[in-house]
Amino acid sequence: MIDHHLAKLRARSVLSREEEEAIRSSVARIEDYPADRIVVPSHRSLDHSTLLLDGIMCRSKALLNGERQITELHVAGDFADLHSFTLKYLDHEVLTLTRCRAAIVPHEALRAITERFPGLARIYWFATNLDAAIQREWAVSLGRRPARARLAALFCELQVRLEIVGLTEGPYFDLPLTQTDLAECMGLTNVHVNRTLRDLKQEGLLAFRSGRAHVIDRDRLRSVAEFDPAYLYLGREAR
Amino acid sequence: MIDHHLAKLRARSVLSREEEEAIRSSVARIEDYPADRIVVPSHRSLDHSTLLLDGIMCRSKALLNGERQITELHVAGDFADLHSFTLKYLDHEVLTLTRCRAAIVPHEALRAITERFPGLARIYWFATNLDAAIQREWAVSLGRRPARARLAALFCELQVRLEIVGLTEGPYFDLPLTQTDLAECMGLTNVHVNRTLRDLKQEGLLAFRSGRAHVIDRDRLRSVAEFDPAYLYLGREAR
DNA sequence: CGCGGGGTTGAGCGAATTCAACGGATGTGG
DNA sequence: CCACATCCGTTGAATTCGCTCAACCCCGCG
Repeated sequence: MIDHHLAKLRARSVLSREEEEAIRSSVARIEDYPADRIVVPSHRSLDHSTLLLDGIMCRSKALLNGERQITELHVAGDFADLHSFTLKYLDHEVLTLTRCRAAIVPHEALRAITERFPGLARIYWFATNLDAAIQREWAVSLGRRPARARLAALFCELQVRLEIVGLTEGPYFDLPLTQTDLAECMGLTNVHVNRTLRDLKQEGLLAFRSGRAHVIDRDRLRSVAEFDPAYLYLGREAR
Repeated sequence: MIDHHLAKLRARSVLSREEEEAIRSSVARIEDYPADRIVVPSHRSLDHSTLLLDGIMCRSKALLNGERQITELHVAGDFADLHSFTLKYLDHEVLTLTRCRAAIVPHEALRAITERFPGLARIYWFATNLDAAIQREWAVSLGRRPARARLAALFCELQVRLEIVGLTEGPYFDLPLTQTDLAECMGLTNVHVNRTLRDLKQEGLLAFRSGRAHVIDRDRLRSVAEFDPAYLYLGREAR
């Protein structure tokens, strides 16, 4: 059920038997959502967090002209809004980009397990800081990388994040997003994403078609993106 | 000494006498730094966090060609690297943009006070989530706002953040940054920042000269930026 | 007095956008 | 089963916002 989540935590921390059990028992219920559904509205008081089990969600902020910026993608195993535990309401929306299944974890349960297990408190605090690290790397893409490198960086990141939770098959992984979704992540237009993906394919770096990605040449793709996975905090990177 | 910090915390939470005392006693020492000094190197194991008392620091990530993206600015009262408490090392550098004074808080002291005072744990967890919220708003600027709105949003944010800690004088505040610093925050070139600031001044919105900002027309500046301070979590915004 | 950092301005360029059209796939209702 | 609508992807042409390159200014400072 929440195995993807446990895999994600175990990729960065040691988890005791009791802690694992506490996490399992904190799930109040399971929810299903269709694609393009707002899961967590912005500026609304919240009393639970949403642990994504299957599908892809995102955090997004809208502008008045209808454009929006996606600030992070969430895959199976991620809490989409763990930060609502301390923030009480969110400054952005959380919405589904595909059909999704999620576990609902009441803030009351989070409070209980983080007080009983200080180690879990640290682990979940860490998890929200990891989200922030991902957002920083996206800021680098948005602010300084040309379109090619932006998309390259995004696919490099997703490959690693999906690999951790066992959702890649070698260089292939499912990513059922539209080109417009990718554009809203990386601050581009869908038209330019289309052309840039064509270029990346022609160069033999990356193929993305009908919701499936193929990292053809990982080393060169990473080089284009200047991708360094240290920001994903998988351990052993501190010097 | 750390009054700016206490003011920042009190703008979002209630702080007991004992908690305040615990915070005060967690400071190990005070450090001074010249401008353009790396305070926290990236990818290096850390055992303390840095509470900025005076001056301006930033978080920045460098690219191979020498360009860099500043992902957040820090002012008096901010922890520049509180997230290092859980992350152990950072994916970015923290450096001074001006001369700075800072309080060094050992992670050991943070561990002690957050275990003794669960409320402080929540407050500091919140603080790192607030940093993430600021980074999200910057992502919106970087990805979707044109240069004018980017700079407008930045100055709107800084006015609020400085006001909280008592560092504004009405519509005026000191911001001893260069136009190149602003460019590195907002993903622009110093040349374009220069022209955009000129435009903002000519429109009677904002004047920025020799390290001092004057928000001439706050309402119109906020309107240009589509600035909504809710993301700064000053309370009473949840609906 | 020369030097360097920061600011300012102009000219030309280029990456990405806008606008528009079209194709393929999918779904739906008559 | 076909007509039609919709969504997503694709491509071309024209445009534009911001960049690059370069020159010059001002001012504080050694």
